Amino acid sequence: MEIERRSGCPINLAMEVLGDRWSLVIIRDMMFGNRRHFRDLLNRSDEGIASNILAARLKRLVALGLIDRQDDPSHSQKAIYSLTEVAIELVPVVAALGAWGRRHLPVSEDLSIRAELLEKGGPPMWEAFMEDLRLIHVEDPIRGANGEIRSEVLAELTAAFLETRARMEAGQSG
Amino acid sequence: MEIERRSGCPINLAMEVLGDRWSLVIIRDMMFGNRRHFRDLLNRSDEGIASNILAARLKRLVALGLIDRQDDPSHSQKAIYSLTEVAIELVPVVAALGAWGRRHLPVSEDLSIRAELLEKGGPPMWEAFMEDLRLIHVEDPIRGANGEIRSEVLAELTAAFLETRARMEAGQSG
DNA sequence: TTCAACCGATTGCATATTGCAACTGGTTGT
DNA sequence: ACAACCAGTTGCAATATGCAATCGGTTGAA
Repeated sequence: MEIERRSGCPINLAMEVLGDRWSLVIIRDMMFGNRRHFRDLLNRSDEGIASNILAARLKRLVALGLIDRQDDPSHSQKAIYSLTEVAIELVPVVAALGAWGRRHLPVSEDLSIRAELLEKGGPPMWEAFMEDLRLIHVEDPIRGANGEIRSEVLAELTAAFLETRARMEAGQSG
Repeated sequence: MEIERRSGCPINLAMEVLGDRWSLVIIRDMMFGNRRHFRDLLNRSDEGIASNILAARLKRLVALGLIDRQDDPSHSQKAIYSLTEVAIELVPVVAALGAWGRRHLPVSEDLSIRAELLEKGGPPMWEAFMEDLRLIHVEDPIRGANGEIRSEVLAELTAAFLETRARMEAGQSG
């Protein structure tokens, strides 16, 4: 797949690759939720992506080199999707965009706690996160997809998210 | 104008606001090229935006609070578009996205020199740039639109861009 | 006073993308 | 045998985009 290349400006080219409503949302789910299968991305999507759009986006992101697709050896019909180095290096972009969104858009507390931690952690945390993502997605995608590779950063982010959500639910009912 | 709010996730909400092929490109032109009039954005666009799309995007960005529109006192038909604080705080996002694009996409040298300098300058340079943008867009948008307010950062970025382009043209013909 | 250049858009029309719901052919575990 | 699950695909309506021509008005110079 080729992009249109309306100009050689990096911002323009980035928007030609990521400038739609879904691509970065899918990458976010793979990155922070470790969603690695089609059905996982489809059914556990907070935003309710449609299956045809998910299929089209995955195909496009594979063609553009942001995502790899391989067969899952545990099930002849399953495919494992993994972030490539190109997509892993979007971590600083996602961190900056999350910080901006958290400040200026109507976010919910549970879904924005990870953005808050990522902003506070700064570049050292981003680097550590990217290093973990390389282990989980590039070096051993199969064990990574199975949740068998431990990431300190991911564990911290996920724990904070679950705690916040639990606290919100407790507050709502009590 | 309201966004759809498919979820309260900051990344999702950011993509609902900026997730199209043109919005961030327009903001980039206002930010780095100080393009403040409709015709200016239309005719000096490297990517060749269509007039109806530009009109629709400007209207939408005004409604979302990323851009202000005011009459130009020097010409009864002219309008001045200015970045608001919300859009000015996209500078770190643009810097991160530019750095990523420069590394992984087929950029041209002249159009990516500013992304390179912005990456090297890091957060201190971004803060200085944002401070200048506040003077040019928020505090005195009319003199700002006329190029009467000096920005050290913008001058440095623009000089580097022009030098690179001049060098490329010289190399091409000689 | 005429007139060309310029002002921010709008219109009409063809094509491309998106969203929704139902469905496909096949695999797996019970 | 069979229900649940697998990665998608199909048909169709609604929306968004792209292109070219055009709008009514303003400005500055001859």
